[in-house]
Amino acid sequence: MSERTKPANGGDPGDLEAEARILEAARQVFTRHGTSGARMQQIAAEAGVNQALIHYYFRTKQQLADRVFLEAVGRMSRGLAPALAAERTLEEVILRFVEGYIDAMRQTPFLPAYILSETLHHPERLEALMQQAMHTVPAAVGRRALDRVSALVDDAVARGVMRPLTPRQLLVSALALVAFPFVGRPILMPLLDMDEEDFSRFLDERRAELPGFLLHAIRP
Amino acid sequence: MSERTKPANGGDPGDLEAEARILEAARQVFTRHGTSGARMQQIAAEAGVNQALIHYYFRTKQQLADRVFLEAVGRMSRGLAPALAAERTLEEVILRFVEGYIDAMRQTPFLPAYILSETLHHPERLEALMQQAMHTVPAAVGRRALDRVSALVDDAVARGVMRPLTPRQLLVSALALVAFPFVGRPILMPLLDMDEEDFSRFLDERRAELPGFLLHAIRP
DNA sequence: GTCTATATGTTGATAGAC
DNA sequence: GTCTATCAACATATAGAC
Repeated sequence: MSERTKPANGGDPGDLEAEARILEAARQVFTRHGTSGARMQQIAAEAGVNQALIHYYFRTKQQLADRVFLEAVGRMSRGLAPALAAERTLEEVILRFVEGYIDAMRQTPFLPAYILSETLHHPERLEALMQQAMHTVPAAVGRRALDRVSALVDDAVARGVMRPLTPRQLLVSALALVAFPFVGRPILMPLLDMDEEDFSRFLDERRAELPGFLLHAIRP
Repeated sequence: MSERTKPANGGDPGDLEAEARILEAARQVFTRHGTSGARMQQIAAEAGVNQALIHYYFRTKQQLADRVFLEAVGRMSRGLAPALAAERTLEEVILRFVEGYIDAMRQTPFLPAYILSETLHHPERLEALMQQAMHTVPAAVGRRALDRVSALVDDAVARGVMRPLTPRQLLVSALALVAFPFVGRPILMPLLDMDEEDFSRFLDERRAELPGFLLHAIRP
């Protein structure tokens, strides 16, 4: 058989294949320490393999980092896009947006801060991604999102449930309100003296309050 | 004279003393690349000195990085604290808060993202800072800020200009609305297709719209 | 105070056995 | 596919002349 040989898993914990274990470990380490702060040795250790095997599967650190970053942006986009995609009124979109994003990011609470940090340190990666991947990534985000919001705003204003606000500002505000708790999590938790459990309750609270907060903010 | 000898400035551009030039260069490089991504060589080059001189003044990279981070947190706090400190109504505090923070961060637009990134990668630094520096830093931020907001909310609710919202949520929301444009700047600019000038106009727009947005959001 | 070497330690990456 | 051993390249830090 010329099939790609499946691993004998000659090693350690977890019954995932080595490649998958490496990728998962890479997610953890890159997310916590950033691309330049991450160490191949630590990834190897957490994956239960040795450094050489990482290079066998992913060639270079840079390629592995790019892979992790790309996946992260994808997951983030998939957390944001659905609410905007569906044909709904602004009120419904807001509700979906808040609940959808918070529910999605709860799974991977460091993701937003990681993406932000990487974008700060390596802006060229995002730019490259924006050009090439206008379709790969559910990049309804971006200008298309702005168009969508503009249309929703026009409709809501016409229906008299909203005062005329700049769509761009509204988009950023909505994004800010849902994303900031995650983006700022490493600061907010110690600052507001929260542990994991407190933070989780904080998110519940927010998920419930935020739609009303936003609706009040935009009504005439 | 036993005075500390002043430098002959035997070098390069800028008429600042070497120590100050190094510190300024360090701010630039650490802010853009993060502590682990920053290279002492680059700092030396941008300061117009050689690597050895950096160690002469700041001993180790870690110490220099700590110094830059500490200053950054200080500047950030000074951008946030004034609005909360003054004795005012919630409405006035909101106005001051929005205008004060946006005006302050305009000077150093990468600062919030840098602080966030560092806090993500080195949470221990912030924790250390929180304990020891409860007074060094204008750390009215934190629990004291929360108490302040609670009092303002109680008053506003009693006056009938606000519906009862969780103070913690309001604090995070207000922070989110002003900080996110800066924190997310590396993402927002390419995403919304803005250049420096566009971003500046965006901030003007926001500075004008945000107080009203927040006041609408909290009213009964 | 500031420079030119240079020592020292990491780290990403490869070679080659199994 | 997976491992051990090792290389080559940097990056931080120090020594010592001026």
